[in-house]
Amino acid sequence: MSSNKQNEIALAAVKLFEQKGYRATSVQDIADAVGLQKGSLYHYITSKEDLLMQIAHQAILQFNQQLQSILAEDISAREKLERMIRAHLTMSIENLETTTVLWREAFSLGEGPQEVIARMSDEYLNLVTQILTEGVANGEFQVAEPRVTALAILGACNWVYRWYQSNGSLDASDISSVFSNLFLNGLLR
Amino acid sequence: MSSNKQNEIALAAVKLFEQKGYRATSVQDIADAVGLQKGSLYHYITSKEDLLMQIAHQAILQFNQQLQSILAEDISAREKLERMIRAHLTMSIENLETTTVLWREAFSLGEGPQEVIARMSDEYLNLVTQILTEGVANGEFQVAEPRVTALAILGACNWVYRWYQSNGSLDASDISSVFSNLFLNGLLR
Amino acid sequence: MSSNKQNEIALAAVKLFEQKGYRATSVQDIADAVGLQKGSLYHYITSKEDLLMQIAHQAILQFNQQLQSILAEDISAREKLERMIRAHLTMSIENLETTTVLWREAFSLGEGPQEVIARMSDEYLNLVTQILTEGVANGEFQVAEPRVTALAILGACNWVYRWYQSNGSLDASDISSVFSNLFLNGLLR
Amino acid sequence: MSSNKQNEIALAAVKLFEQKGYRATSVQDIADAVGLQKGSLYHYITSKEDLLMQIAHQAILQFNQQLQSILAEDISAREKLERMIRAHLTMSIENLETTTVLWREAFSLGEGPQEVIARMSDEYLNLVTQILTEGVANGEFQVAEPRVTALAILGACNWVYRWYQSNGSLDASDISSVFSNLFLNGLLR
DNA sequence: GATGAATGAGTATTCATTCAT
DNA sequence: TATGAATGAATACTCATTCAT
Repeated sequence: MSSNKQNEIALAAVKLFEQKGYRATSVQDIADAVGLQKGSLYHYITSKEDLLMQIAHQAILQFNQQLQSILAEDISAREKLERMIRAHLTMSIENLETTTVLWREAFSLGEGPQEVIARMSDEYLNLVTQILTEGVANGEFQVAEPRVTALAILGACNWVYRWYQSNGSLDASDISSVFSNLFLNGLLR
Repeated sequence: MSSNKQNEIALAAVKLFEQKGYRATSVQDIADAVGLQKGSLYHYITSKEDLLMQIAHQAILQFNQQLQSILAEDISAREKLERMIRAHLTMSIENLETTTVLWREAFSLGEGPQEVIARMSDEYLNLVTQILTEGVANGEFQVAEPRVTALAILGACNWVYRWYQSNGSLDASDISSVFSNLFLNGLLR
Repeated sequence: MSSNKQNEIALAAVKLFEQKGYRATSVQDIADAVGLQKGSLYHYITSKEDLLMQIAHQAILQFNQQLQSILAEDISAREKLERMIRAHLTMSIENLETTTVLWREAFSLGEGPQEVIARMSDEYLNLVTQILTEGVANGEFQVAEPRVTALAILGACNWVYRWYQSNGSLDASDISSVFSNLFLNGLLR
Repeated sequence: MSSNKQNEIALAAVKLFEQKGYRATSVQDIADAVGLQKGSLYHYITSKEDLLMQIAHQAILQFNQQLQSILAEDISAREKLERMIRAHLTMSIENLETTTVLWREAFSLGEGPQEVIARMSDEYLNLVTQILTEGVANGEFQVAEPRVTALAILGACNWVYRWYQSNGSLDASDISSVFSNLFLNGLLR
């Protein structure tokens, strides 16, 4: 099956896109990384852009699926939010390269593909917003602007790819606790 | 004076970099935008990369200066944080193109310049962290991990360039209030 | 085999470099000469400079190898010098374009490559000097300054690319005889 | 008078042409060297090429004039040759930069100017040849091919710009003696 | 005399993609 | 499936020269 090679290519591409950026990565670079000739690569990929799209799409899809399964659970809004934050940060950090490519490089996609990613990101935002409105509805939360609040939470979580270092002292779980505490209780004593 | 033309060029570059991205913007595009021949542009700029650097550097500098003057004020930590958030969001939104270029395109800079920007961003992070530790010291705040908490706040604020739309219902001031409330009081009722 | 095309390119380059000079020859010129697109050329060459280097290096290498095999022979110093002059002039004239490029254009190389050529030319000079000192040692020659004398002989021989015309009345062999007679016997009756 | 500035420019150009080569020297480089703006330079020069032509022309002219005055003297052919060699080498070494530009860079001139230089060089060659035929006529020399022999002598002398180093142990006078001895007496004991 | 803005043609090199073998 | 030759458009940047002020 070619799926093996295809996967190998995608992995190599993610690593290169993360390191050098999508534009600065040449098809030659990817071919070198998997030990193929540039021409041979095109047996497995449609185009360099499509390769990026596959990576980004797969990434945002996993985020969405993960969050959907959390929303389906029968737990309090507070617990949903905590799990969302933990799951989001864990996935971001465990797949740091992919996440970096998703948030940093998807802008290099053409209009069409870019919009697909944007729509899925929006969907994700809606799910987070839903947790907040749920919490408001059942009296757990006080939120004046659920959508903007969701954007604040997401911004904080998504910014992680820019500063997280695997050699740092805090792991995904630690960071999740700090974030949850901040968003649930605030800074004020 | 050449400062006029130079400014015109920088403004055109910011606009183009924001719209198409740095890599996808050609020197020709910039020349066209200011009505000069490609070659003539080089009377005013050193290189395309340097142009980006000037833009990014100027942007992060303004953020830093603004925050420094807030820190110098004789007000509570809480008030400092509120002002920081308001100033940050206001500047981000009033100069949305520049801010977008700063956070999205600086990665395209070469190692040296990129590090300069990174160092200045770090400085900004330190200032925010300082507000938090100050608040902890005088009993205003409860913060377990000031640096990570600062990164959360900054992430939320910096993510704004990705979703803010000038035709939206909320302006910088509205968003600042939402953010401040979230970070100070948390979601829990 | 690509060696064919590569050779064709080198030959075309030599001809063009000789006619117009290295700087005045564009990559486009070379591409046109071999019937390729400018971009296609880069399958075969690393850079225009590298192409020049290959040509110059190959040329000086052949000079050196030729002289080394003469020095290895068990003949008198006088005969070595005569053979050296004959071999040098013959090679210069039979490969006049290459020799011209070697002596006239190698200066356009960057520091590193230029030094490589310089070192090999020096080696050649040393070999000629060796013939002279050998002749002095066994009483054949009288030479006060072997190195400067070698430089005089080499200068005379290398200057040939500047005046030799294939339609002239003298061939390489004739010129060799004249040179040998001059250097061995001098002008004085 | 502008002749001052004009001279300053020519001197700066010679130095730069010698160091970097004519093609690699920009008009900007020359302007910088004399503390003028690029545009201002054109009050003093016609074109970059003309500047090179002036330098080369002046140089070859001096060689010719010098040799002509030697030929006019009432001395033996042998002495004429010795003086020619001494004068040629002295001028070459005392004006090493100019001489280098003459022999190395004149090829970059356009067809017309290049031919002017070539014709003057030819004239020089003729004068040297004349010394030889004179020496043959009065029984001082034995020369089968005066023109080729003259080319050998000139080649040896002109090659000097390629190897002479001012920090070497031999000065122009020393080298002249070695050359004269070689050409007059030959190597053979 | 001096400036510096403007030109416009020119340069080497890169690169994603195609396709015959 | 794999190759590698070929494309052709694109790219940032340079430079000698002109000219209005």
